[in-house]
Amino acid sequence: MELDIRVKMNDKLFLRNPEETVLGKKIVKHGLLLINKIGFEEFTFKKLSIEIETTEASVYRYFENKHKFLVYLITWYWSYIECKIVFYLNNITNYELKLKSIIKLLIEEPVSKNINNDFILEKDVYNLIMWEGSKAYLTKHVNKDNKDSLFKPYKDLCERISKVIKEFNPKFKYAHSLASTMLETAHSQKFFIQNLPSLTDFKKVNNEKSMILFMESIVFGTLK
Amino acid sequence: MELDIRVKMNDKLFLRNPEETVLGKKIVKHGLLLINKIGFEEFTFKKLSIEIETTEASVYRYFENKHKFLVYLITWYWSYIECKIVFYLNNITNYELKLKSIIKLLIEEPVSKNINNDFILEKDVYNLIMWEGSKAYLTKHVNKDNKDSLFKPYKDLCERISKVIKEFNPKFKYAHSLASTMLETAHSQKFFIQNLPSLTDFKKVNNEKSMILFMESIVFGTLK
DNA sequence: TTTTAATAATAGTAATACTATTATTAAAAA
DNA sequence: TTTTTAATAATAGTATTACTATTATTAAAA
Repeated sequence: MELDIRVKMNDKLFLRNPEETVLGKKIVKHGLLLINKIGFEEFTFKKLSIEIETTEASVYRYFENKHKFLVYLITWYWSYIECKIVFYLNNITNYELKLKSIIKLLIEEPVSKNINNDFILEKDVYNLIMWEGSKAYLTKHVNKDNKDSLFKPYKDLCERISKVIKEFNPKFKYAHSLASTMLETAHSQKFFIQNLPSLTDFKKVNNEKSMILFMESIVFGTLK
Repeated sequence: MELDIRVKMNDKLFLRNPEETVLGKKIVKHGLLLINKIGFEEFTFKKLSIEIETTEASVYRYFENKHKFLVYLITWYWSYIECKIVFYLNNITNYELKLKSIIKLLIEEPVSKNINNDFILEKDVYNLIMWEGSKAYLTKHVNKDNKDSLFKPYKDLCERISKVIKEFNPKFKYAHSLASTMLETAHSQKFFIQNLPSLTDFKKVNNEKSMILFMESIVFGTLK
């Protein structure tokens, strides 16, 4: 099944909405691919402009700097995951099942087919989150960015998960922290599996079932 | 009580051992302070050299680049924490108490007095870990760095914690993942408290008791 | 005393992260 | 239809960054 999700982006993230023009979409699409290819530190607007045969200045007309561009992509992912959670939990009434579904959605890697947008591929953003996700907020200007509501999608996602946690166990005091731990752990463990495997107990391939079991043992162990 | 811990550093991290010279120690000491002040992205060897009244080239004689310098500092912290764990767990036989002590050591912020080294201040490295810790490995050259054993201290620390986990519950299958989750969560929650508080349930000050309770509920919930 | 070696300082470079200016094209008003 | 205005694109520039190469100075060994 494919979901056609349209995400409303915070307009402080761009100077000109990239969704509105052909060049804008090209910047987002190939920018995402290029960051995944060479890493955020090595990524520059110059390199991107060469790749898509435009000028550096043209890219700068869409995004103030590469950090804003990264936050744009990361934020898109967080909003997208929240949409997915809302959609898939819609018909579930059992709270345990709700939590289990959230865990599955956080851990299961999207298949490449799952195109939900004409210019952003789900599996590419998933990969971006794994490698560059925390760089969105690990900066000295995190407070300014936060005031500009740049991290609202992440907070909303965390809030939504923590509500399900509280429904499951209303006495648990640390629902937000557990939710953010779930989010962070899903991505960091995925990264460790691929790059620093001795920090985990999972195989490089077909690890999803055991990862889900691990996350479930944490979440339900903590809450029961 | 003060611990005088000497950490043996991986010599792939530097070109010239900074511990051996006055200038080297100055670079490490003021480099740490400067990264904490302006953030790793804004930090340059040029700025550091101005601060300590030397030349950029002199700094480059000690460290290949600023990333190696960051890994040097981060690695120092990981090794230091492992030493601390070894020391404080030495006379504890009860496995539950061992785990509780580890949690305390990971969460409790060092007091500024606690100088354990003539040029690295514990509280400063603690702060560095919170803000820049994951940038040590979130790069495209993580595999090369890993082959050079740059992350060995982190892996050793994780291994040591996972051994205690296994002693506590030999049936638990995901000891390494739980250990790395504990490490990552300690720092990410600390960061969130200071900068994105809605992702947590802790107060900005005097949060250590509740943070420890949270971490204990995760660890013992998962393992019991 | 001279040679060698280590260290320090100077000066450079290509690339990065932008900004400012000028040129071109398209749309709206006269 | 022509002119004005506005939007967009391209060019050229800048200060800073992340280095490297060369030369100068000092210290140790022969």
